[in-house]
Amino acid sequence: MARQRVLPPQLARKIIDYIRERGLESGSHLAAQGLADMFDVSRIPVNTALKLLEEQGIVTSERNRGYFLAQDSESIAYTALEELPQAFWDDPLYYQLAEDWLHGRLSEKVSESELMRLYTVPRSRLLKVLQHAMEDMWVERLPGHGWRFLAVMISPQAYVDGYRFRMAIEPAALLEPTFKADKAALEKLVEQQIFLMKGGARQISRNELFTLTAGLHEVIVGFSNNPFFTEAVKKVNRVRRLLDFRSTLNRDRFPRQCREHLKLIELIDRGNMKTASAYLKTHLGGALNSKLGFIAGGS
Amino acid sequence: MARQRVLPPQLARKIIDYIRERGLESGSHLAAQGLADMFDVSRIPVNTALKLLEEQGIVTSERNRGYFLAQDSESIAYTALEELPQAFWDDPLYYQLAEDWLHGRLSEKVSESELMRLYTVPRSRLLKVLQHAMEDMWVERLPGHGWRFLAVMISPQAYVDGYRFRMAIEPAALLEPTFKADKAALEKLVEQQIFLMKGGARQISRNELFTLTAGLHEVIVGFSNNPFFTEAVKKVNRVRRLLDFRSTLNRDRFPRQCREHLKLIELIDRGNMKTASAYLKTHLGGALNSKLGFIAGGS
DNA sequence: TATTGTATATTTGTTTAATATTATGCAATA
DNA sequence: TATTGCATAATATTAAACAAATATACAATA
Repeated sequence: MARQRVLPPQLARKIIDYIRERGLESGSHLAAQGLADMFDVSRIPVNTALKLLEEQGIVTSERNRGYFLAQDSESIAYTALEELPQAFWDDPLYYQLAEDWLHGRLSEKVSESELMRLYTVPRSRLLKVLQHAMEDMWVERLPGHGWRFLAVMISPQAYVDGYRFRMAIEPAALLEPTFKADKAALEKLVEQQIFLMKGGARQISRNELFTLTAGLHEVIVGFSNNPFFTEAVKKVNRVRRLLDFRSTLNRDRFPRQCREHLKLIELIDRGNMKTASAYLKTHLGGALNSKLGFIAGGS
Repeated sequence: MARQRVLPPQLARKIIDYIRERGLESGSHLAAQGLADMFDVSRIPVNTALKLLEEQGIVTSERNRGYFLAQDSESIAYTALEELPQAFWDDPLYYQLAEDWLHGRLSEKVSESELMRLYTVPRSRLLKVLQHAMEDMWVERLPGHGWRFLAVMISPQAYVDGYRFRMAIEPAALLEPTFKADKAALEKLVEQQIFLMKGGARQISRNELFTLTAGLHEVIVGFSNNPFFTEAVKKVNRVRRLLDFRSTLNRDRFPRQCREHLKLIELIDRGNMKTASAYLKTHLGGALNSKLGFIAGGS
């Protein structure tokens, strides 16, 4: 049985990111060897990824010379990423399972076999999804046979809990003695926020949108150089992605959110950490309040 | 091939815990059905667990009547738990892998097959251990083949990072609006601390000791009713268990630590949350400082 | 009436073998 | 001299089959 190619699509996305970050121009040589080293893989999957990009017209190939960028980095459509085969962590089964559980179409306790029959998926795929859901705290293994769905992480209260948790750790991360902001990374964040503010928020998919905004917080917390903080924020964001998937997205809140993000970045850039920390806490509190007002969105 | 029995030993431990919590007396009937319902399994593994306890002389069985406690709960030796077959999460391979990596006996990047050959274990067991190590943030999957060991979580800095993280979330958990202390659980914690203070800290194994002290913090944070806080603390503690495994344990610090824990419990019991939160932060800061003074221990 | 004992059914962990994917070494090329 | 192209080797995923553990149903017992 053919097994789903998962690595090349992922690499294709990484390559596009890399091209954008470097702002490469049309005609730039994309050395397979260099990319392979950069992404900790061999040239084989890199070449497969480049072939995918060639199909999209983003790169061209020349015999014995390799691949070359076919257009300037700015002109690569933001939708290009979505044309690529989905990577695993976006397995639709994950979301379908969550939906079915929420709508009472599944009993609290289920066996793996039941789920396999219900969705007619191989065990391997189901187990990955269940594992993922377990990490996201809405499914747990029973000690013996079977799994149990938990309501807690899919309830509206989970929104609040997530924000309360972020309000505890994100501002604290800014005050860590090991905190050190990377200027280049900050600059990149500024560019992204400006892009979103200038209408980009209406162009890209909600999934990409979430990735960008959640990514901002992850990058900033990452500056703390404390992996406990970084991983904790990533975990909250995985759950938030699930919750957001279910709510309608109010893109009108974005301009204000972007302004607040830019202000935050400025404070961090100046090294004004106490102020930045307090500002971040207020920012999160405000986002929580607008969520509570049943206005969906993200921060 | 025989698969290792993992559930019955786990259940045996849970049954002993249950007996201790209820303070059951010799002769009490241990209904297999009730235990099965309580632990979300069927009677089969419960009966196997009870047979294990019978071999230890902790329970006796009567034809057609089931199992009965053979001694008062207080007289069950604390070492009884250690006689039982180890549950999986204590797989020695996990610690051996960590040791070997720390001592430079493994290269940074390894393939699963290499490790399988090196330790001559089946892939299933290896994968569980690697998965575990990945959750504990000292191993990561490479995008293609192989795994990479990370130095960061095994370095001395990880101690500090862990405490800094706990100082951010544990005091905050006490201030959550959803915080609600369970009187019975608090009372149980008090008993445990008194037991430890009165010399118990010298009787039980270091593993049990760690479980008790870490458990105290997990229970208290659990009162926040916010699963993000609870899970985050559990995660830090898993890493701490690994770090503690390598250091010598200074049991002399325990009396003071227990006094501080009792004070903290008292403040929580009184509902004096602001003071309790501040006290907890100081307590953690003090524990961090004594760690930094290369005095091993736990809090 | 709840619990145990026992037989039967179901589920899941494990292993094996097949196969797609990834890694590597070396000659050819720019 | 670094990179590509290609052949070979190593690796890891998958499915299928088997066996052990767990769940369930029902009669027997206290």
